[in-house]
Amino acid sequence: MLILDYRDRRPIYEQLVDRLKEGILRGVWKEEEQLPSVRSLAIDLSINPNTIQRAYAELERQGFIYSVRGRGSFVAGLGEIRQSHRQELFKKAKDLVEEAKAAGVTREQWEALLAQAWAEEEMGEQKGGGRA
Amino acid sequence: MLILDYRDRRPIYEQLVDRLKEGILRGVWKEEEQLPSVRSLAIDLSINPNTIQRAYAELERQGFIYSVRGRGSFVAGLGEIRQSHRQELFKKAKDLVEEAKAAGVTREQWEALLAQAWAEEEMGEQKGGGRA
Amino acid sequence: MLILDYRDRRPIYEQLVDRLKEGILRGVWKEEEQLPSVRSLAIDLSINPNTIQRAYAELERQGFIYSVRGRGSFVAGLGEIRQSHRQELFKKAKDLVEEAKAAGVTREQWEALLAQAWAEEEMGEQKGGGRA
Amino acid sequence: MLILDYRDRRPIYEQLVDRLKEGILRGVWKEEEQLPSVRSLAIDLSINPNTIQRAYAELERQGFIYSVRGRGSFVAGLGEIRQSHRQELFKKAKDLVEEAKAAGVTREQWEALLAQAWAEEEMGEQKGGGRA
DNA sequence: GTGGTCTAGACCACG
DNA sequence: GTGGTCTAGACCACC
Repeated sequence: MLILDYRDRRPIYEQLVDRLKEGILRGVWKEEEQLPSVRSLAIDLSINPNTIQRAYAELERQGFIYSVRGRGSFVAGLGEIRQSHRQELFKKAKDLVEEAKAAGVTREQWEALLAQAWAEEEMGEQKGGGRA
Repeated sequence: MLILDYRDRRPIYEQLVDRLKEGILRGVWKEEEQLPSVRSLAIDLSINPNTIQRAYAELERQGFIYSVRGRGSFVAGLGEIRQSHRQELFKKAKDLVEEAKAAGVTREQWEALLAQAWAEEEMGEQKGGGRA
Repeated sequence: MLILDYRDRRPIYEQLVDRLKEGILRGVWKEEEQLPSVRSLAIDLSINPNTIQRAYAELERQGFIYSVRGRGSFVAGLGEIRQSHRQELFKKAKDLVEEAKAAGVTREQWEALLAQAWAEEEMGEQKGGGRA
Repeated sequence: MLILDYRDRRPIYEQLVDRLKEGILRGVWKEEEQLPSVRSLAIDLSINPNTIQRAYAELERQGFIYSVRGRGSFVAGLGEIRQSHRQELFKKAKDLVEEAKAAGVTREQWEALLAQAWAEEEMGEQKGGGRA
């Protein structure tokens, strides 16, 4: 399920965080469900357990999961997760709007741009499926 | 004018590139105007000339400025700059759309989000004027 | 394998970029193969690691290689490389045509010139094999 | 007649050399004709006389002109100039052929490429005239 | 170990 | 004076 791209410039643990967040938001792992253990996942992906550990720690910091010593890691409450993630997206959107305005983009141009971006994403999905 | 954030994880030269791009797009430096010299800016910001050099080199590569050995660095033609910058914005918008979709955001929710982002930006501008 | 010419006016990092591109296009390094590390190559060529770093960064920008922090630098997909390189060649050819025209060379003379250049290259190859 | 491009990355004196060579090869200055003096040309182009001096010195080194102390600079014999320039072009063409072969370009592809380059140059001339 | 960033200080080419 | 390159050596993040 979890695919890593070694050609991606971002560190492995960060890719892992993103994939797991995506999975949780999409419901691949349900609320309160136990995630694979650090060791087993490390073997599965044949990467260093430290890297998994780091990803889990980051997810816990962001409130997506919680870990219980000696028992494992579990998906946190989906309601709160969703909400906090929307806020994150919203912040990014605002940053982008800010940048666009600074560049002199009008509201009309901006909406046209986004409509096109959404449409192209749609097509990309039909072609390739997931991301590169 | 140029403020650097040393607590920011991003490299200094990258922050510098962004600030200068922003300034150019906002018209702080006019077309064909000479930018501060590598050395003087280095002293001004009390950072190494190499770091400025790197930022200027990147800006030149992206077509925002051009540098002439022995004469200085100058702002390039704004028309071309604007166009290439639009493409960059478009790419960022697509990435954000991708992330939103991965998080299960519907098209309606997405548009509501963006409309709100644009509106809040509008208000922020009326209140505070510029930004840091 | 990699020979640098210190009497050449071009910067070392640029020579390095060219040699490495040539090597990749000739298949000296295969697709996805790991290149020598920044540090080891620096020692090998007895030049500063920064200079290697710069060459690798440029190669990455041009899509010939990709580098992963903590893992190393690797040759990118040859298909894409070949295509972008063709475009580069085309640009150079156009520049040469422009120069020839400025010098009053006619189309017939130009084609004769090129035919001869190709033929001589052919012979050089049969004689000497590779090049420096 | 002599137009300099301050946005060009190449040094002024080098641009000057190229423009003068082009002019001589095109017959703008005839064989044995006297070129403008260093001082007058410097004033004309409002650049440093040193720069003109340097360009003339380079042209003399390449055999395009000869200078007589106290009298001025004169265009050399066109026959020899033309021949040496063809050889220079030929060398560049060979280098390009070499690079193309290294990249796996076949003779057919090569000829198609050059035909296209010539054609595009033709069109460019009709549109814009000189160079950027 | 790997790549990436930064500093300090030097030298060069150009005008 | 300007930008551009290179070296030496340091520190960081990542694995």
